[in-house]
Amino acid sequence: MPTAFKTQTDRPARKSDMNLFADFEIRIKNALETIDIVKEKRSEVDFGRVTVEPPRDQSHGDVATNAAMVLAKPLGTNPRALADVIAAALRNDPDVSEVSVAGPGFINIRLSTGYWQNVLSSMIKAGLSYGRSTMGEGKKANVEYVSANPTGPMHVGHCRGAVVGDALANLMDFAGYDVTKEYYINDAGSQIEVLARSAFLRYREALGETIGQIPEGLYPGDYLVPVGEALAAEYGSRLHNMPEDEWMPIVKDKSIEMMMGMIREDLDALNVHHDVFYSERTLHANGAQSIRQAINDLTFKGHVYKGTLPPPKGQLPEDWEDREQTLFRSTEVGDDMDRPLIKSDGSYTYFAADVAYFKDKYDRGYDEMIYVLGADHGGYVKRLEAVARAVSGGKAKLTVLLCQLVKLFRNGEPVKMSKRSGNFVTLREVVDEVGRDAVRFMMLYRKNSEPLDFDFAKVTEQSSDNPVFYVQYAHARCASIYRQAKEAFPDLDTDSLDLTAGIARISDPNEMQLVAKLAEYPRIIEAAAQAQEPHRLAFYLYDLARFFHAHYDKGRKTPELRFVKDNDRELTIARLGLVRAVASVLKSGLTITGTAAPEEMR
RNA sequence: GGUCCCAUAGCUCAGCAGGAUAGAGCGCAGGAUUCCUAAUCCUGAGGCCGAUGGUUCGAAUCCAUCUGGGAUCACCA
Repeated sequence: MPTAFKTQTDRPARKSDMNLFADFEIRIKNALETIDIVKEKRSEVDFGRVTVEPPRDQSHGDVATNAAMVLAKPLGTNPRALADVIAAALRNDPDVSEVSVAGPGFINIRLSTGYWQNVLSSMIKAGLSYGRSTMGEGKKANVEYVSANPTGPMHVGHCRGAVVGDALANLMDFAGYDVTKEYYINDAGSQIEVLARSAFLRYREALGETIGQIPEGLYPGDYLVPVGEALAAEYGSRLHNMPEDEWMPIVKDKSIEMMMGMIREDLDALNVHHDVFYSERTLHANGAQSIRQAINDLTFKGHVYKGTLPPPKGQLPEDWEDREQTLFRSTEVGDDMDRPLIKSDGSYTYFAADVAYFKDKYDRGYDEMIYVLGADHGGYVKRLEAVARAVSGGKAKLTVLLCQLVKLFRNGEPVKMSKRSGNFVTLREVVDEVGRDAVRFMMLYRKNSEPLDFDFAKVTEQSSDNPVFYVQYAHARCASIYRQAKEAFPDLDTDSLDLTAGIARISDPNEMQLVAKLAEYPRIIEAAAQAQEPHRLAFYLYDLARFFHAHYDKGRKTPELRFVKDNDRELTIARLGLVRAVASVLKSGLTITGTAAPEEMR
């Protein structure tokens, strides 16, 4: 993950009061302050490296800290000895039932049953807002993703960025950022002219002309047929009699409008919804006022000059000419090469528009700007970072998230795609075939820096192979338990019932394990949001579902552990509270990933 | 050639700002259903964390070099 403008050391304090690890981080640091040798050398030691986390193995305890190992050296003692002292201090905490020192100096803390019951109780009370954090401090964040060219339907390659960007935005929102989901429409430039010409051909077709084969260089896809028909219906043969420079803007507008309509439908099918659609054309409007202003701004700050670029390395393009042009001195702000702002025909480069676009975002007051791009745009990262530095004077926080490419397979065979021939797999086809939830979760069930093989056969035929169903099934099971409870106790009103009243009955170690897993949720949310890695949430949900399924299954062999106890109303209610907590976290997480939390699956 | 990403079990991947005996799914071998949905669970086999150096109490994790794979490389968008 690029971290160009983040200092690694300023780690925001964890703000969720429901994050018990954050809670214990404070308690442990307080305990440290009471220790004599710490007090003696207080000014020399830094608690920054002290971490508090769940132990690798639950048998070690509930909370573990490396405090002794990190602090032993600056305090001039050895880790084990220091650990013993810290452990003694921690034993004073009434919520701590056991403290042990293990391995090289780990301090393992086991929490009292009462503490866990309180945790569970607060989870139930918080419901779907459990895990919500104020870590983002309401900072304005702009997540730009998809931004597919409006020249045709979205293809499967757009899928990953769409899902990752959308989930990340949801995640950051949940973690306390003020998030805007944004789509940059590349509706200026030569590919739009090509689009308009292609649509014009379809228009002539709609008027009854035989157009034959679509000429090389135009878009051949059928999806432009409706555009031609719409133009014919609206304008009759009038456009046909106009010179190109007259029909061109009309056809452009109509084409872009209809293509964006199509793209929005595709996005909707994937459950992706943007707040802002930002048009590149607006930057070029009024004599490219925005772009000129942006360039003026850069010029004023001394980042623009006229000069020549060295010829490209490797194979020299046919039409390469060594000429003077207007350049952005991006090398001074971290780029490998200075970048042209004005083309040989006098118009602005795509990059120039991007400078203006960034400036616009910056002026709109975003603290953080995130670009979700495909790996094929990797070469663009340094350029964007350079823009951010130059425009904001180093103040803007810009992160580029690169999604590696998705390789499509069908029964183990790679699916060939050719954009030119119009022979490509559309996003819609994939969603229709394998389902929205399966697609989304699949895209999230991988680190975004890792390439992804997407096999239709694997995702559809063996649908249970897709982790989303496993997680959804866990949620459906929770609902099923409620249905079951209603059968056992027909008068039970599970909606208005206080599920926390009998919480003291939740004490079995198996149940506590489940509560402990649930208690990790706020921490996962904060860590995933901060690292901007939504896949962590997907893995957590799978993990939680696994714990739940396992616990559920214990009830088969050990009836005492079943959630619904016909002969014990109070215990059933208490356990329904636990089930409610599981269901809430599952639903909350699934919602962030943009997938459904079904009540039943059959 | 430059830049960026990746390399962990037979396969697909996690590994949480360096920590304890490196995990999961699939596949493989075996087992569980008169019982809250078996779309589930349990047990087992399976690893030189690509290679070599370095940093330190401690490295799959950080640094350097190398090997192998992917992306990208003026005026396109």
